[in-house]
Amino acid sequence: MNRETVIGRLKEYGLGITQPRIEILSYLMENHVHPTVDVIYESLLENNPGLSRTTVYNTVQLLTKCGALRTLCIDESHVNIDENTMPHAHLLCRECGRIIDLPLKGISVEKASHPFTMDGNMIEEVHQYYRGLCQECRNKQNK
Amino acid sequence: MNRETVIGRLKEYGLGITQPRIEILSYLMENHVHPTVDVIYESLLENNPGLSRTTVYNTVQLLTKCGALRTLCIDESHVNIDENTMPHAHLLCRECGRIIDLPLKGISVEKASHPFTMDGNMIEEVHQYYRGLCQECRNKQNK
DNA sequence: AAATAATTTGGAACTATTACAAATTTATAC
DNA sequence: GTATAAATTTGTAATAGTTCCAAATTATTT
Ligand SMILES: [Mn+2]
Ligand SMILES: [Mn+2]
Ligand SMILES: [Zn+2]
Ligand SMILES: [Zn+2]
Repeated sequence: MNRETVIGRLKEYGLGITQPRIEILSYLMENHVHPTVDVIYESLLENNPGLSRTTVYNTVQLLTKCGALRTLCIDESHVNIDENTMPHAHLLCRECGRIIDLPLKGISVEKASHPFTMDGNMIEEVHQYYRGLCQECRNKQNK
Repeated sequence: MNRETVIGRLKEYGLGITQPRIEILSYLMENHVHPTVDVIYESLLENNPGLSRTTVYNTVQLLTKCGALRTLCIDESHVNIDENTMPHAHLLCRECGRIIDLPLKGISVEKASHPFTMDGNMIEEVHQYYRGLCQECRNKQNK
């Protein structure tokens, strides 16, 4: 991912420009795979010896807080990071473990993008996820 | 909750009848509050000295596996237990921390109750949750 | 009641995440 | 560009939810 693009993104959110932040955001913008913090850390470690796991945690938290990322709560053992902040649904495949993007159901993307009221409650975040078997794994099993 | 009813429920699922299981399931059938394992444990401890936290974990896992309970993944720091196995949505209020039941959106309860296919994927569990402010907390804030 | 099987217990282990103080890097002022 | 101040990173320790496991207990079968 273009270094200038990533720096621009950090500036958009009024964040300081640092090497670890560039690396982490860069990774997320290139790899759309809902990685865990540890996956990000291990992946970056090769080219960034000395990177701290804590920095990845801090940075992910920072980027989430300012709305540049979303954290997914699907697998109870850990959080997954999503760089796509447009509202959408997810499928966690019990076979391959992947988290696959799916369209939102029953609510428009526009509506889900901003707070709205529902039965007197103020809804600020919409999350939809499924568990099951992804198409690929289904095909493999039926072979 | 009637002891016989609870024992009946355990038998339905082909599970052994034991004191801890009766206590735990009983608690869940009376208190519809999406408790954490720790809340269940602490609540039961008063009248059940010697109860082990591990037993609560084991029992919740067992009951979930056989479909008598659902575990919710909304708050990333812990799991919440839901005794209501009918598919429905949830709101986690950022103010009071409660998890409130809401109707499912965009998919019927009947359809969500059994596996179905969607874009070639096999969907086995449907989860919908929101984060925001519950009605009560909104009213308090506007006072 | 004895034997067997299932369950519970409690303490240790595991693991994702957070806290924190010292070291380093980045931004600002000159 | 250098000095200074501010922000960030690092590494280690602490925290907390959950799982593991072997010994003890309880439930079931004979
Ligand atoms: Mn996604
Ligand atoms: Mn519920
Ligand atoms: Zn799969
Ligand atoms: Zn509330």
